[in-house]
Amino acid sequence: MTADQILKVAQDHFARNGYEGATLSAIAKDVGIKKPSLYAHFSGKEDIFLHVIKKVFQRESNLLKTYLADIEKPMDEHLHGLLEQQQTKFENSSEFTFLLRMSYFPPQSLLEEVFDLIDPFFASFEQYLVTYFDVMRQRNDIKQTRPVDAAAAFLTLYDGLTIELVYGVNKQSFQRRFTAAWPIFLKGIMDSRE
Amino acid sequence: MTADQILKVAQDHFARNGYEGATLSAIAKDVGIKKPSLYAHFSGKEDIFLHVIKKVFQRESNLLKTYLADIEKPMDEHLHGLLEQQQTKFENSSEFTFLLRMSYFPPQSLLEEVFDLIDPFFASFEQYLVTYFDVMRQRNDIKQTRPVDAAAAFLTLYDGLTIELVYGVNKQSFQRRFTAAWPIFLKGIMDSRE
DNA sequence: GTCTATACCCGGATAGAC
DNA sequence: GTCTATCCGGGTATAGAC
Repeated sequence: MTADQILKVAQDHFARNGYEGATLSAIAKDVGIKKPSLYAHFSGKEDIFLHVIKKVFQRESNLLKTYLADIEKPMDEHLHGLLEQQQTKFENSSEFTFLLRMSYFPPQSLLEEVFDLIDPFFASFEQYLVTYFDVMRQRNDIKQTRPVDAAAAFLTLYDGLTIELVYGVNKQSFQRRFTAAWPIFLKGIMDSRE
Repeated sequence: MTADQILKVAQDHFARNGYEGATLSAIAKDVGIKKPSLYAHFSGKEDIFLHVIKKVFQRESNLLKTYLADIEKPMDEHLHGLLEQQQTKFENSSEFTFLLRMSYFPPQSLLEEVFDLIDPFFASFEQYLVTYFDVMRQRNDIKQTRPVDAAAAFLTLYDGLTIELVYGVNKQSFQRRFTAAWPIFLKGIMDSRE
């Protein structure tokens, strides 16, 4: 189907050149059609973009859900792994690069729409985390910290590290922050009382 | 001087409409000249934007420097205040809103250039923090955590909270994360050992 | 219903007269 | 330094062939 082909090619262009940098002419050319033909399948550039980013968010949300459903591994290791894999994915998956780039540098003409996607995404993420920390608390891996607070704090750490991934000049900058912040977070979560 | 007037008007337009949303015609009109006359003062839209953002970063950097030079107040209170004022500034200062908006959603055509401004900004910020934590350690407000790690962790918290400010759906979302993450950070920084 | 051709609009940029 | 006139290139819209 041509529509799928368009989305695939478009995702690639958006990932490499950003929203504004991607031109409909170039996308059409790669698909093997002319620019106006795109309008037979989508109502315009925004429409194409929103279709692409929607799918990508959906896939990422599922990945997180699956990851956090695993409660076998020790909490420390498991959460550490979640943050660590951010870097791996950032370096190896162009889809993930696209996701981050469009999350943190969304096209300004589509701020509202992108927010409407990000909002439920993080809401689910937080929900998975609360559920996860609930189990961890029952298991006594955390004691005093409430699951909702642990989740909120973890998300803050997650955001802070991820933004460094996108902004960081070199790969070491993420590692430096991760190495510094992780033990502090862990220590804080294990016995902070309010 | 006309050039200064242009920058002033432009900052306003960028803050309200974003980079792409701001048009040279509108800026020129507000200044009281015609569009091509702008080119007598600046080489183009990018040039205008970069002049504006440069000044804004410079001012913000100075504010941070001054704030962190004060070592009289208790560390806890002082750092808490630094994070807290992010929200206040975000709500009340259009210049700060501009700063955050352009830091976290920079024009995609200018990613490189904006990065080149942000990089030294955060480098200085980190340096002020290291110096600050050095004093705090001598004063025994922190014990085991190395100043460089405390600084990196604080910056991660700072970023994680700030991004929530920009993205957060409502004002409560920042407060929720702040309330959850702050005691965890504080506890972690006060007695984490490596 | 999918494509091509073509025209329109608008924003950034440039040339050249004054 | 400011203007008028003009160019260029991107997204958008429509007419019409097949």
